[in-house]
Amino acid sequence: MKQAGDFYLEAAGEGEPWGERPLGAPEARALQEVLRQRVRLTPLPRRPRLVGGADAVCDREERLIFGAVAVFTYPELELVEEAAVSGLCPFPYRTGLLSFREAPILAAACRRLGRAPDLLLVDGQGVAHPRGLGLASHLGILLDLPTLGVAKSRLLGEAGEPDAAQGSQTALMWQEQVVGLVLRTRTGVKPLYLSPGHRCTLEEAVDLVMGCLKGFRLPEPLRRADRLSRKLRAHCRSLTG
DNA sequence: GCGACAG
DNA sequence: ATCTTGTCGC
Repeated sequence: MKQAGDFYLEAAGEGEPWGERPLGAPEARALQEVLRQRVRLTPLPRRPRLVGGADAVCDREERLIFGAVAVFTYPELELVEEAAVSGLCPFPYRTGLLSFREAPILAAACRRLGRAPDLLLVDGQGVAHPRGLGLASHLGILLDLPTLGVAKSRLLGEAGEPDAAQGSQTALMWQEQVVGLVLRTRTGVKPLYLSPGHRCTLEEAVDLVMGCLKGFRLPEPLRRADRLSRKLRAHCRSLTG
């Protein structure tokens, strides 16, 4: 059994969940339209005991990508385990197509976990996406895991500015629908953009994210995953040059 | 054509 | 996302 703090190097550039052939942007968008049919915004069966966070970073040349996941107990917020993997970057960044770049490496990292979390926070949008399939939703479908999108900025939609106080929130509207919410996780800092990914609802999102805070703007599972992915990138840099 | 645009 | 200097606040 791996211990918290360990991380792993592993080639994860092959076997993207959408197939062997490299996808073009039009094909990727078409695939999103198909996969969106599988998104289910149902409540969590119970209060989660394990909450994970998933984040990915690329190297400067956009050749490699590093994905990490960190799992904490909830609501105690004690680190249970974490995993990180590296791979070839499978897709360029394109607005609305982020999941084709990051979902494979994040899925690979999650599969290294000894136990799946009850909820996974993902650094990106859930259904607040042009085709209803942001990174959190796509990853949730791939892993069949409850996911919540926790983005640091807005992709689409309109929302009022939440009050400066911690916990203030406003609805994120798009096409006459509430697709997410804007949440002030710390007094006076830029708010986060939450939207359900898969097998979870917007209503439970606020309490869960607020319950994962430890005095910073980002919830702990995401902070930890961010740190770990960067740590793996630095490690791989030191091996190469 | 113009502006917007997760990471 | 990355690059990048100093700067402000705890």
